[in-house]
Amino acid sequence: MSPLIQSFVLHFGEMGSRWGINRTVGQIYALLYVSEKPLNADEIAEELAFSRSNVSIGLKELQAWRLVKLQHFPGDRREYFSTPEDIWAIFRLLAEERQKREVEPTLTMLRGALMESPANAAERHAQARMQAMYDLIELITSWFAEIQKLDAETLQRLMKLGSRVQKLLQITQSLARFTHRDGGDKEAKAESRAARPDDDEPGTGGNEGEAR
Amino acid sequence: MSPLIQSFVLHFGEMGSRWGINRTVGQIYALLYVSEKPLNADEIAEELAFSRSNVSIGLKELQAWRLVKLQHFPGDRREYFSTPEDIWAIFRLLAEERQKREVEPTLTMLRGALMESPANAAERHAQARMQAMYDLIELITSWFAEIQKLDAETLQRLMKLGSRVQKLLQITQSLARFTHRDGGDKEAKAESRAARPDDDEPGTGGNEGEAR
DNA sequence: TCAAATTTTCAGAGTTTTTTGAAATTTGAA
DNA sequence: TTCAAATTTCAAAAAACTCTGAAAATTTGA
Repeated sequence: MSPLIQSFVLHFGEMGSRWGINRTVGQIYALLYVSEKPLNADEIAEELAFSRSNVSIGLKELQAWRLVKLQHFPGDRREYFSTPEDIWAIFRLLAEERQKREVEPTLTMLRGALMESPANAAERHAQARMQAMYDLIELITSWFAEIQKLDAETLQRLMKLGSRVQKLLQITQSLARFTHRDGGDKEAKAESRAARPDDDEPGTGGNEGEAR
Repeated sequence: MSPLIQSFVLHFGEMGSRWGINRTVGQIYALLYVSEKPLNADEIAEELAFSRSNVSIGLKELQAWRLVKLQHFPGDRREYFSTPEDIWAIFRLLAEERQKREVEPTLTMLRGALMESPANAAERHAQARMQAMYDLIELITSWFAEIQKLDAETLQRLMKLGSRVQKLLQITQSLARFTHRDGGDKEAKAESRAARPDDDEPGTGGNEGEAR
């Protein structure tokens, strides 16, 4: 393998470990990502000097993550693997899987904990903290899901806009205020409060957030 | 420890492993997060039934991530640890550290690989793929950095807006088009191209993106 | 149906990471 | 400066994870 590709592959092997993905899986994915054509398991094992069985397990894992596409060629019984060509599609896939595997279970656990009635001050405080975490995760992930719906072009434009989006928001706010006198201001206040759940006075009676 | 807090702590221990953070560190952080008051190392070791030395190592790691605050109480030599109260601040800290530890090194590796002149078709293709990845990471992280500059309230408003932001963008676009006839359209086209770098025709001569 | 090609499984060897207890070091007050 | 409290270091035990080779299972075409 050329040093160019090798350094890429090795880097993703290392990075994989930091992300709870093992080295083999990281390297296989990196190799497929830069490969010109789909590869079969033997080719991967050969290139990366891993045992055939290790590659088999790695590919299964990648399939479970929906990160590789499987295809066949006429007159060849072996399975060939490749990655999606559109890197946005890859990013989306990764985000969806992490949502399913990490975010959802966390939200479920938090919901469960928030259902309990607190037995003492410590539990009351813990629940307030959990509510803040729940709200943040909910906000970010549902926003992210919304954003995903946008077509690539709009998304691109939004990103290029960066923090200048603030100006845009100010415009709508003025517009809203103009249209129906007080509505805008009221809403802004309520949201600002939700954003920083820790300005709860401690000992006030915890778990004040909306029940879920 | 109450079952309520226990389930939270155990969950974060598990989740930690999936994120390349070890169980001890995950549990310590979770405990500090829900704790009413700062805790010292002995209290943590006691609550979580870890050895004192393990807690010491875990706390060092959390300090390296800037995720815990250290404080002292008068007349007590021990160090007490707590997490920031504002969960947005925690989120920001985490994002900054991951940027530094994972994103930056990846960008550096990619830049290095993109500097090389490709020796053959395979390398040319690999570089085109790496360029696409580089562009995506750059776009997302620089946008994220921009967004971070917004105050909590604006950010909140943006998130609540969700995909309705599209309408807002359409307004600015029409405005731009109105103000100086063709400018808006041209820009939109260029951006759309950058957004999906894989519509590069393969074999055209790779590495077409702007050199970095 | 068979048999060749291919993929998957799995026990166990190998490796890495985590955790511990004991010892060493650091710290702050007297 | 000394001393005891507090923290850190470190070698090694324990646990977790990775990887392999051999064998089993599956698939496909004749």
